[in-house]
Amino acid sequence: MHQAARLEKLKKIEAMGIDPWGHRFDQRLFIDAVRAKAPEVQFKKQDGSLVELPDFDGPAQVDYRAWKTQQGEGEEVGPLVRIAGRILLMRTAGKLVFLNIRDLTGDIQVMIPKGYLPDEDFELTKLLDFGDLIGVDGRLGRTNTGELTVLASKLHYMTKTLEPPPEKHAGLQDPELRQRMRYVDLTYNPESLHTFLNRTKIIQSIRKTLSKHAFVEVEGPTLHTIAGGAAAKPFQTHHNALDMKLVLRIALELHLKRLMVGGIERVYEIGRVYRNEGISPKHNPEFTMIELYWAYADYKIMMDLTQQIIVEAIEATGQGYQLMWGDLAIDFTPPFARKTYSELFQEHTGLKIDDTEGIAKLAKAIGLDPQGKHPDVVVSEVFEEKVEDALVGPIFVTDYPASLCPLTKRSATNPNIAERFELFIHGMELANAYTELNDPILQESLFKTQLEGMPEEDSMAKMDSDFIRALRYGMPPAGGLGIGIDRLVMLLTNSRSIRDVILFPLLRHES
RNA sequence: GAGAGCGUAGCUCAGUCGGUAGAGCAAAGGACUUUUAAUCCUUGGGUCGAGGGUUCGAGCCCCUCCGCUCUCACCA
Repeated sequence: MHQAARLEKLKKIEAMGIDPWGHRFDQRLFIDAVRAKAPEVQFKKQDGSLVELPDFDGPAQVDYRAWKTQQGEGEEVGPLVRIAGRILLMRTAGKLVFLNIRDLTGDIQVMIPKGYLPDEDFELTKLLDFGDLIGVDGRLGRTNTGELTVLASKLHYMTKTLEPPPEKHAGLQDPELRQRMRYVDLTYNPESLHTFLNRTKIIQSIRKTLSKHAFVEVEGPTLHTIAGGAAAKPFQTHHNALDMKLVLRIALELHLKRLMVGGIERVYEIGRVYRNEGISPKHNPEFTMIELYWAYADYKIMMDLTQQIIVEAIEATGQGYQLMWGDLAIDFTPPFARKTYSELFQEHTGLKIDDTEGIAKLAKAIGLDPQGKHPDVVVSEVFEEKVEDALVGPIFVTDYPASLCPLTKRSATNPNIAERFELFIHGMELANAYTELNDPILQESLFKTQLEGMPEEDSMAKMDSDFIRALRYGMPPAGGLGIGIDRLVMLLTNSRSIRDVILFPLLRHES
């Protein structure tokens, strides 16, 4: 079938004494660097004088053939270049072959005229397939239509492809195939490559922002004995030699705080966390978080920092502050709005946050069951239902009910309020930050006190006695922040699914 | 977990009322020395997701299952 024809060509290439799997290829230029040499392509008149070519990228249509005729006798000259890449398109016009080659940085046309290069190389063009990797030596020039083109003087076979590429206009469309065969997606859907390159730029930008504030990047353990720092079901595993039950981490928090005790006063980790829960357009079982801790700061400084991280990340992608996310608009122009939890609660429900009876009534009315639950849990459920989805953002929601936040310092002026914010954009929680609780005695008692109406696995209050011991050695007062990197990338790359920003999202076994 | 939609050639997709399985791209053969999604001529290519049922006859109708997508639920 389709593979058989390619195998046949592979054998013919080998029979010509050419290695179809290529070799080291020195002095090769990226295609964008070759394109940058375009001004070096000039017209050399018979008297030896050089004339600049007309502006093909300008607004005016240029008839290059007519232009050359006007110049009289002479020839086009251009630099010698060496490129390598994948064959995207191929057009043969008898003794003239055109290829379009793509590498990481872009596309360029190659022209292969019979007689301009060794006959053996021209014969080789008959054995080329879409998708093959090829190296080309040639002179940079322009075709009659003015298109920048490498005139091949030598071909180098780099790699035969044994599978055909997807449809050449539409690319690979099937979302499952795009994720399962990301290698094909990246090659043939340029916007997919663009998204993942932007993901890298965003993460690099975050590191740059934090280094300006003297942060130290570390790597914590991913194998934990206690899944602390968040409320989520962990993946379970086992260490054979130690015969020890282990879980994959669900958060970065507790080890970073230990490092704060250890004197790394501004510390962060960008790392993978694992949660054994549902899969959705906003949830993948493994995803990337950044958590950072800043000694002698508080959650208000974290708000400023969050805003700076996001604004600089947007700039790193070369975009403005007005972004589209699907058909939703987001205005990232700083400063982002800041409102307290109770303000927003009252705004969207018409009820004061301490109106326990009224809130219970409302909870029942919208199908929630307040029976036997701590009033703050009911408030939280109503907030999620009535407020979160209505938040367009970006907006910092600040000052959460203290009982919901066992790792957070209480407000000095109101012990029922925790110094915490979350950043929301179109109902999606993007960042979460606290003034960190550093009182080991209070921390221990909060771990011990389970909130009523909440099963243990839903609570982040899991006893971690080594963590308590660390706090007893003294963690400085600090602000801490967590950002879901994948969700940030979604928002900044106009991706509606988390699977569009994770290179290899979890998929079922292929049947 | 619930609901809706989808699954047809390597890829992208049509397929009317239940009546011989279609197109474009890709592949194979041929023509062409300035093409641009090149063009032109010719040829090959199908377990219509799987299984069962209704029917003289099923890609199409019914049932079960599998997979994907979306919405909801779950999910700091």
